[in-house]
Amino acid sequence: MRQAILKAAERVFDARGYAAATMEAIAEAAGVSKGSLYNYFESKRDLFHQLFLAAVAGEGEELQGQLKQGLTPSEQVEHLVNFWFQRMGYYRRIGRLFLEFWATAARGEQEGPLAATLRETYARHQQFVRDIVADGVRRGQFNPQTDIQAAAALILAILDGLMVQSILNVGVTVDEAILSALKRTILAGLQTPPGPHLPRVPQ
Amino acid sequence: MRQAILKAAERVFDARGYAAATMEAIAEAAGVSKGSLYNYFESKRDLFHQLFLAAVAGEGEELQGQLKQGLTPSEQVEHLVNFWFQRMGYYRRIGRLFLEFWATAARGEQEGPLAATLRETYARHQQFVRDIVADGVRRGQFNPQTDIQAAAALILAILDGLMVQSILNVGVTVDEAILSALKRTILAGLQTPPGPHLPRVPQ
Amino acid sequence: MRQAILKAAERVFDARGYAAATMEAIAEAAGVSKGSLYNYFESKRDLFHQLFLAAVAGEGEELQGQLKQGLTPSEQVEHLVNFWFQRMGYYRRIGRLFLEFWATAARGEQEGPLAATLRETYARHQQFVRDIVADGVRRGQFNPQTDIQAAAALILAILDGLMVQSILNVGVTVDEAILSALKRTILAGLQTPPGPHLPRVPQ
Amino acid sequence: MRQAILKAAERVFDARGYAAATMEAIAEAAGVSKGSLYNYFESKRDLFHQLFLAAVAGEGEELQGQLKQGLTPSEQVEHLVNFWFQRMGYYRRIGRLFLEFWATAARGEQEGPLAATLRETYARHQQFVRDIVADGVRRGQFNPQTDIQAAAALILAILDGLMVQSILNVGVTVDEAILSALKRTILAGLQTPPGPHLPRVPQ
DNA sequence: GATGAATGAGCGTTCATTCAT
DNA sequence: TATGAATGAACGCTCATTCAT
Repeated sequence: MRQAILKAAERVFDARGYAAATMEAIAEAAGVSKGSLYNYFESKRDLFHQLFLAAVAGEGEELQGQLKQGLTPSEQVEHLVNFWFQRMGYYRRIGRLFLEFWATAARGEQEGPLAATLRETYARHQQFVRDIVADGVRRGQFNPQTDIQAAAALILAILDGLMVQSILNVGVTVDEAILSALKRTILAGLQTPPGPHLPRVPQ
Repeated sequence: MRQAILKAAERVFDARGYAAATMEAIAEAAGVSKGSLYNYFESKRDLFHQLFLAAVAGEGEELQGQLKQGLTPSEQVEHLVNFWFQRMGYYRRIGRLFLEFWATAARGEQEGPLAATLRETYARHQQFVRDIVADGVRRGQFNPQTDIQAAAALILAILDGLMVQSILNVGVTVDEAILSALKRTILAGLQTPPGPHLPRVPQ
Repeated sequence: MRQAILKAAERVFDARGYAAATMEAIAEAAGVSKGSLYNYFESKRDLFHQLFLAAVAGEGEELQGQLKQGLTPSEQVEHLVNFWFQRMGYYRRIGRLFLEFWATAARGEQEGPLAATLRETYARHQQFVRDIVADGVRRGQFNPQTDIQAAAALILAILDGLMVQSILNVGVTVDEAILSALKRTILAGLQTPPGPHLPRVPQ
Repeated sequence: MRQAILKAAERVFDARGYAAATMEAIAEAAGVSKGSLYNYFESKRDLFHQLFLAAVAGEGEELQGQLKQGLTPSEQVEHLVNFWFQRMGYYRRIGRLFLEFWATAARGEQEGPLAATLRETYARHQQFVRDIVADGVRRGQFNPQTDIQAAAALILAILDGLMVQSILNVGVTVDEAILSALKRTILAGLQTPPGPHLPRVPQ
């Protein structure tokens, strides 16, 4: 029943937004009584939080599993992007919800566990990408002067940005063309020497 | 007085979020009565919408003004990034509000004019970046096989992603190091031939 | 098990008050399930009622037993007071509950059996005191013109009033000093001729 | 309007008790909307508290005014009793409410301002009675060995007890007979030497 | 235009009670 | 008999909006 409620909550929250979603609507969507909601979740906010937790649960393991398989760093980057792309379909479904979650969490510590969960999730993602970049640098495949922290932040920023565009449905479809440009851009960034970053192309 | 209300609304909305912000709090912050709000804005939602409109108004002109000054495409990209960086301070202040706005707007057509405003704004940004990229390609500075649409989307995605990271305060500070990596990455992506995008670095 | 529930209910009702006490808290305190409560008591109200019944049960017999032992009326009054004093410790524990019970019962007939139980209990107390006073008058120890009904009401009023003060914790500790003044006052009232009730003390 | 709400609240609270009284019922009884209640009172509890405050307001002054008029201590006691008797009619109306208030307040400090208000009110009453008794002792009209604190507590206990009986409607009507016995008893208690408190009446 | 008292629909949450197991 | 998940009616409270002044 907990699962049924989570499913229903995902639909209702996503369709209406956190504030506009009512516990009654969620209960109705789940086919249970309003009171039953509180047998499984402490409050509306808790339900929202659990929803996020369920969504990111396993994501880390899934990521780890996919990548640590004797790939070269460049291939790992490619896999990372592919993985993200593949999740995009799912994120498109609940992405608005995440956006709202973020906006809520960004409200600061006063929001309690939500903000913490967000930061933990983000930190895990960052660590993951940092590992890939550091590996590439160590193995001499990426530019040795790469600022690992900055590079990881940038890569995540690109991926997040694309997800946001996709979610917001602002006219951008994340297709193969973009994916390809994305991979090339990331790798170019990692492999290009930081030197004079405007290499003159013969005009 | 309209201005005073908008200023106050910006503060209150940002501090509490759309749903938690009350018309009373806004009225109090603006130093007017609750009833007066309705002499200038039709509803809470309208006030929110006008706020967004005011925030993005002039942004386009500002952007245009800064860039069309005989710069090379590469320099234009640099300027674009600098401009974004510079706005980041402002966005950090009202960014959460934008995030919430987006989440709301993403709810679709039912939200009425907000979604339309968001899409228009985004389209303008995209057009602007496309122009720069197209110019670079035309002038032979960027790779001639560049998918202009994809490249523009990617660049905006990076910028948006960084803004989101900055807003969410997830541990990333957008500093000179990131800025530098950002410029190099974008330009590298625009200048690297799409060919075999995994040039072997001698190991 | 019924006993365990009553014990637990006494604690919970007293600690939180009737309305704030929940069946769940009582069940937990009793170490049984919520549903089991309803195997022994029809409803929350019934449980409350049975609790009161159990508290006053035997009180009458106890009182009777203590007093009918060839004491003089004055001694009987003393014993009555002592008995009350001695019960005060117990009443302090569940007194708030009684107060609430009274307030509820005083709501009138709509409350059903509670009001009846209260009145019966009170009538028994009154009868008991009346017997003592009547005995004292008959035996010539108390003023022959004593209004027995009024005297009994007065004595009970004093005892109840002290209990209320004690329960309410208004800064009065019912100690030996008060007890002594209490006995003297009651007896003085019973023994003083009703005549000019302002005997001039030489000034 | 505040007054209308207080009036209505007095009726509804008294008729149903604190917990069973609903804000909706109070609003309806006052002929206003539910929301309006909250323009004048912060919460249901606050409304209840203000009701008590309004009831005891002026009581102290009224008492003072009535008594400090060159009366002898005995006459002052008589006046005190008469004053109480006279208020009884009013108390009978809202007495159940007071009882409930007390029961609630007795729940302790957690109840916040209610408990404090009760204690303050009680302390004022006690001080008032103590003054009368002390005055009587000083002027030699009452027994010089009187324990003033105990005597005052006792007098208040009697008055409170009678009020409770009256409120609870337990079959006692506080009439002239009781009033007379009451005055005689109190004065007898104050004037009788504490010595052997069982003076033998010739049998 | 400016006010703010009044409104009332609506929400999150509680909890006594039921009943299938 | 014992359980505890499920129920659903009911409540306190909020707040966007209105409108008489």
